[in-house]
Amino acid sequence: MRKRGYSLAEQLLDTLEERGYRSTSPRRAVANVIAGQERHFTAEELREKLPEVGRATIYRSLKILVDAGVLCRVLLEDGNLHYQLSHRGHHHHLLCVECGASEDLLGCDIEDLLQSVSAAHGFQLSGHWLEVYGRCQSCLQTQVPA
Amino acid sequence: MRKRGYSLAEQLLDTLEERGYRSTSPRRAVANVIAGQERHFTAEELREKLPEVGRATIYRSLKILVDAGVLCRVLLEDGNLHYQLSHRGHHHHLLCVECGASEDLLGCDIEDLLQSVSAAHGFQLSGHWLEVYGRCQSCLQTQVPA
DNA sequence: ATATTAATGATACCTAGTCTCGAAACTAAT
DNA sequence: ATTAGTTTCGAGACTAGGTATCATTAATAT
Ligand SMILES: [Mn+2]
Ligand SMILES: [Mn+2]
Ligand SMILES: [Zn+2]
Ligand SMILES: [Zn+2]
Repeated sequence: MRKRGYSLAEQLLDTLEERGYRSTSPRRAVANVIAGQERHFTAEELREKLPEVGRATIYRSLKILVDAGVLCRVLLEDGNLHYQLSHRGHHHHLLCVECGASEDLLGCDIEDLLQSVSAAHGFQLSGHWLEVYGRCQSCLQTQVPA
Repeated sequence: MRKRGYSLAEQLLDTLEERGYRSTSPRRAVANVIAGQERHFTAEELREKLPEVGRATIYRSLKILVDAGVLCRVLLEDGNLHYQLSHRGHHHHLLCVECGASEDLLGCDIEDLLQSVSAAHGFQLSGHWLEVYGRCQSCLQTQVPA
């Protein structure tokens, strides 16, 4: 949908360069594959699409992209770790256990609630991990047509 | 603190027998170690304390105790999976990143909030995973004495 | 062009498990 | 007590997912 000028892959590489990372051909390859990804993906899936890139490089790239905030980790209900393009900032996901769709959960008041619950226990909140599993709208519709 | 009659280890074994598992000496050994555990522990720590029990048996025992609801899994901030004695029912943990203390989070309204947030997105909630990290009361006190 | 530094990838290694399978142990029925 | 049927055991092979090492190569700065 994006015409010329500034592809998503270019954005990813720019983010790395801003952070002082060199622009190398393995990194360009990784950026291109990730930019074309519709859903969340595993390190292994990425590796299959880039057999010419070394394993260590795949994992290193994922790590720096997560650190840069452009990818986020998503823990599926089966325990498998996936990655997906991230909107900057901390957020959570609604994950469909049926079709794998993932919807971002932004600007809700979960953080506030955790803050107050922690305070009630004398805890100073420093972080949290949350994943929410369920069935998405379209899976509900196609599945319960009666 | 428990006098005679019904030790925690015995409770664990009874839970297994109720579920149709035989009472065997490896299981008794596992139950005894777990019953004496003050904090959450890893499979590996359990293994170190039970060098005579086979590795597969350790993992099998942990799995059935989790399934039975008497142990719960706790994901530490560093990604390591620990186990700890569970009060029955779904609940979450406040985990101190300083001293490792873990406090159960029961009867709060997180579930309700998740329910309504999911509904707002057209999701049918089926489950979630939540861990909360911070500093506990006593760590806060000893650390900021000024 | 040269020097400096960062990045790569082959490979070895590691952690946290799971799988297999013959042997041992438990339980129930005689 | 013996037997038969079933469960459980544990040694060891195997796996997934990831990290450490390190000699070689590539990117950038001068
Ligand atoms: Mn996201
Ligand atoms: Mn708990
Ligand atoms: Zn769906
Ligand atoms: Zn603490």
